[in-house]
Amino acid sequence: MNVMITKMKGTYDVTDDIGYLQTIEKKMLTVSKLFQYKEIRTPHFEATELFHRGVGETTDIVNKETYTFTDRGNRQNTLRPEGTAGVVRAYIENKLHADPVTPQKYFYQGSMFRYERPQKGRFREFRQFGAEAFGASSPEIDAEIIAYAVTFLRALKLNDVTVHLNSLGGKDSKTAYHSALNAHLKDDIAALCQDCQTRFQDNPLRILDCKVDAKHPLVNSAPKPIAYLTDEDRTHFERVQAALKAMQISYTVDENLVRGLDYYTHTVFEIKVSEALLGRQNAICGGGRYNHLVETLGGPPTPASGFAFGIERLIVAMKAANITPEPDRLHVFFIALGDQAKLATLAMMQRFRLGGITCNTDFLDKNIKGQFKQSEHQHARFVMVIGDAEIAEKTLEIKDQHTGETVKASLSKAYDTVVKLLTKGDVCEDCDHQKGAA
RNA sequence: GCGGCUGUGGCGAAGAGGUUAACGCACCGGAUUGUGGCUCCGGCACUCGAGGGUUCAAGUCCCUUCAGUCGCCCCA
Repeated sequence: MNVMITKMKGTYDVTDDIGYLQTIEKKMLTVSKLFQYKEIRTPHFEATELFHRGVGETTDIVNKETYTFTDRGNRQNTLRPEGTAGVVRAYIENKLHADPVTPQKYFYQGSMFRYERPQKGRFREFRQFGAEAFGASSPEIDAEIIAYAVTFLRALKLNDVTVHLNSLGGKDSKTAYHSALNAHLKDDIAALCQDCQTRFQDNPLRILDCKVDAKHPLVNSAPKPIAYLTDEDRTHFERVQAALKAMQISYTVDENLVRGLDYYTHTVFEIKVSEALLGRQNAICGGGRYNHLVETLGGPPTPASGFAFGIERLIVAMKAANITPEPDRLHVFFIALGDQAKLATLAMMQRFRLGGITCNTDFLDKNIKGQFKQSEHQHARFVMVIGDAEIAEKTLEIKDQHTGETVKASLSKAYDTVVKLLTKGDVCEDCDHQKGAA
């Protein structure tokens, strides 16, 4: 045998877990429709410059986690590390701001790439489900974004979640806050951990949610962004909360919540599941308002708000919460004995399949025992044996593997009989089978 | 980028220098050429993540490397 080539570090093949992904995608589509967000698909790679300008030069994501390469035409490409920058680019490039429908609401789903050390719920190629609403500065759209995210989780039956909410304010509030924070920290910054000293230079906001210094008096006594909101920004934040209350979306204000990406303004939020479910990487969704990004990337001044879910973390959380996807059901397994019977079986299966009944048979010329074993492996609800005798008598037995009962039927009535048995039972509730389909 | 733990068949897992690498589950074949699921019999790792070293002898010791996992940084 030749030497096996294995998957790249931090990637994974979806095999047994495909049901989780399909369930998530299904709920994503139905909830997005309810909230009237349209799907948008953008490229997996973009000009490197897009992420430098969009996500921020100083962020770790851009600094040390991007997959960047020069193509044969000497262009600088980067595999997208997040979804917003690309969607914003597409929004501008396709002049979607000129569309009469306002605000423009989109969701996206797909792989993102970050070069980092894999751990629980974190991969180098990972998937996100995200949404963006362009062109509305109202607090109500922030609240809708949060409601959308929460409704999606509810559809997945993931209820043990907490919405953490905070506001950073607009430009004026942020400037005022930054100087206050700087003044508070600058004399005693040496008392904090090494990371915080670095953060003080790059991104002082992050000192607020440092885990090492969380209980340090200097951090605890640090001013909070909320205290520096202008009246207008404070009103915005209050209206977000009023809207959430009106929709009965529970949340907690977390004054220390800041976000890692540079572009956020005003409302920021994270949705976390309990650490018991996910470990330390327990944020499954992050988002907020970004009022200047569209402009930064060359579009017209456009307020926007959005969120992003980490699909892998969602799956880990679902498993931990004992949420299982709908099984893929096999209705009938045909056991064919002999060449003539095989042809008859193929004919029957085609009839059944066109009628919406899932079925399968043996393709390896196994003996009857082997075929019965396959029917078990495939969890078939019904087993039918077709051999010379059945063909001669034009009758067969339909064996219900759940109950062990057998029903006799003529070959020509077998389909109707199975449909009758299925629709009175519970098997078909999740396979979309309808009587007389196709 | 940094740290802890781990790496034996499809899966779980013995083995801690000495001939042919336990065992369980799963799987395959047969007893049983038309009805399986029980039982019995048989099969299933030229090889212990990879490479190198020590030794008469290495799955077992040493080094390197790769991968997985958990955590840090950061993020979803």
